[in-house]
Amino acid sequence: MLLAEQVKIFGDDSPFLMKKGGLICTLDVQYADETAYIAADIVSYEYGEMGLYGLILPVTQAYIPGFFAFREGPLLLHLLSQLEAVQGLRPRLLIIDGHGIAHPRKMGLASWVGVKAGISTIGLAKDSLLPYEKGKLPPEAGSALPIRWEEETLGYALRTRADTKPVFVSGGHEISQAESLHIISALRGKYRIIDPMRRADMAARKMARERGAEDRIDFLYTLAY
DNA sequence: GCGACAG
DNA sequence: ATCTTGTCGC
Repeated sequence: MLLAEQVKIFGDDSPFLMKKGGLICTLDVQYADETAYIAADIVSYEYGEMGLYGLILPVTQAYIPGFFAFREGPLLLHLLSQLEAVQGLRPRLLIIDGHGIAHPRKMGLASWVGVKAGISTIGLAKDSLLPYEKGKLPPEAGSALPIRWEEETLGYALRTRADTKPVFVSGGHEISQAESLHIISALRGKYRIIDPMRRADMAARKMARERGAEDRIDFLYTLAY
């Protein structure tokens, strides 16, 4: 079966899967030359920040717009397997820097990783690949506007901060659009980028900045906040 | 064919 | 994503 046919987006009337808790893992990758620096931020609704992990891997695929999943997807799967093998962590939900089904082929990075790993995912991007009605999004923080495509809501433009460009939220796999929007909105903080993604971003940048000859490839680092 | 195009 | 200075605002 085609990968795109395996993507499952729940209806907005389905029960929220995060109601019983579980871990949310937010992922971000930085690239320097042919090396990828991946960071994973773990939080739980009950206890908040649970940990920050890092992994360094060689990059093998070029970036092709629209096919981002082939470059970054395998790297994220690698981190997930290490997270489980080394730390015994199996997140219930992934927040991924890219799109879910708000994608020209309904197959963004978050959907790709969700299907491959068999886990719920949300795509969270800084730019949209699909058109949306910019002028209809109120300037207030928290406002959202559906991104519609052929009679279907594929995601939302979400204003995470007043008078600032929105971010783009879309269900990736095994989650509803409503819950995707609800969770990202609940994680809103002081900045446009939600705190978990900011921590992952900063951690990955720090690894890339402080890289050295003694760096261990494919070793799961435990990072400090 | 031409340009635009998540990270 | 990355290459890069100053500048405005909280």
